Amino acid sequence: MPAHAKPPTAAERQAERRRRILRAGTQLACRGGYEAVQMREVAESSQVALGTLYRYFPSKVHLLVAMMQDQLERMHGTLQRQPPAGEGPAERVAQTLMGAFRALQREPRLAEAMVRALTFADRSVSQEVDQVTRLTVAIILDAMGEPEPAPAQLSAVRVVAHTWHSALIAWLSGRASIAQVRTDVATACRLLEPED
Amino acid sequence: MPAHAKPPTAAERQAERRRRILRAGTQLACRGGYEAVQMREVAESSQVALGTLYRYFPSKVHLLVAMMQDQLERMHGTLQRQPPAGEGPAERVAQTLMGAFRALQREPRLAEAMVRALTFADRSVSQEVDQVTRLTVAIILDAMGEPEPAPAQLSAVRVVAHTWHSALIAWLSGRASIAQVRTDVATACRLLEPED
DNA sequence: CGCTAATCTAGAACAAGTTTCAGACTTGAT
DNA sequence: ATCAAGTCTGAAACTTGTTCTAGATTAGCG
Repeated sequence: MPAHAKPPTAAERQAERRRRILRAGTQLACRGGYEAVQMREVAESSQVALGTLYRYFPSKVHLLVAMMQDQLERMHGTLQRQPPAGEGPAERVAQTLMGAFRALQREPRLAEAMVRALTFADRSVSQEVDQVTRLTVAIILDAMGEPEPAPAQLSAVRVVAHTWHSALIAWLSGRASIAQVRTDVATACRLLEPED
Repeated sequence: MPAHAKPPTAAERQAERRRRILRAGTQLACRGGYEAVQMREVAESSQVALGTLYRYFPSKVHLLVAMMQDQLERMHGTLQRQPPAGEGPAERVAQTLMGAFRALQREPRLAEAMVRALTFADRSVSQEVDQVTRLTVAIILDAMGEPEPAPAQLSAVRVVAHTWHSALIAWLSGRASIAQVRTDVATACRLLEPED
């Protein structure tokens, strides 16, 4: 190897490990969903000892929620570069969420793994879950184009976020059709119109 | 024992076993929530072999979802005897759901166990989860006093149900206050007003 | 350099959900 | 009454998330 390739610092190697773990988890989830993300496999596949994996992510749920954070951040970035073009806030948000839904549809097992972890998470993960909630709310507020929402609007945004998550779960479990997801998201988005 | 006490038939003994299992599961859940409902303990506490428990409920999630069905049916019965008295459908539904919320608050660990199982359930439980969804929808429709809802109304009802479940989870995980639950349920219920 | 604390590894061990098995006990049909 | 099928029991075994241990490696620092 070339001599000028400076050896990576410890922090770099740790960041690299973290990335490898997230990637391995994502690949396993893409293949077989929640149950296929087995900690031993994640460890082996990311070339890290089991104990190290648990140092980085204190539980399987933590790992999967971190994966979801990752995905949402990526999605948020993409959306900020391509803001939705729609009539009012309701339509823009509905468009955005259905776009996100289509993106998740491409890897349904991955989506299943992440969303199930998210709703299964107990108090020990509440901080990370909260972060995911905030990201979702941020995405919706961006789509609305509302920099300073009133409390009543924030409540409406939360309802939309709840609806999106629940509809996603129902679809992933085969209990709702895509049409139903679209309908319910659109229904919830009606709350975002500033009519009252 | 008195001679006239006829011996219970097989079906009766099975129904009795099922009841015992549900009761044992409920007691354990009341004490320690989801993780305290351990299948071995449930089996021992309901005087049934582990294999028998698994014959009645093929998984822990099935058991907990059945417990939720049980609770909802009871609640539905109670509500039908005491219909809510409110202005419009939105207010009546909001009242009803907040009443249900208060009922669940009395046994927060039980609620946590049941709701977490509900959202964690995978496809193998979809039939039972669907039944819970239908019960929730039925409760909401009853509160609305709407015997023949239009499709658009059904979508609004689903949004309300989603919101209620999600808000409940958020509260149980310590990520939302009761005030926030109340606000969000009320917000979602606005969709039930037949204004458009 | 040499020390100390932190990190990583390999692997065993533990916990709880789930499955399996052999045997005993019903039940229902013939 | 008897046979076949189904059910229940007790216990062991298996799986996978999680924890623990002992030793090797590394990083930061005087």
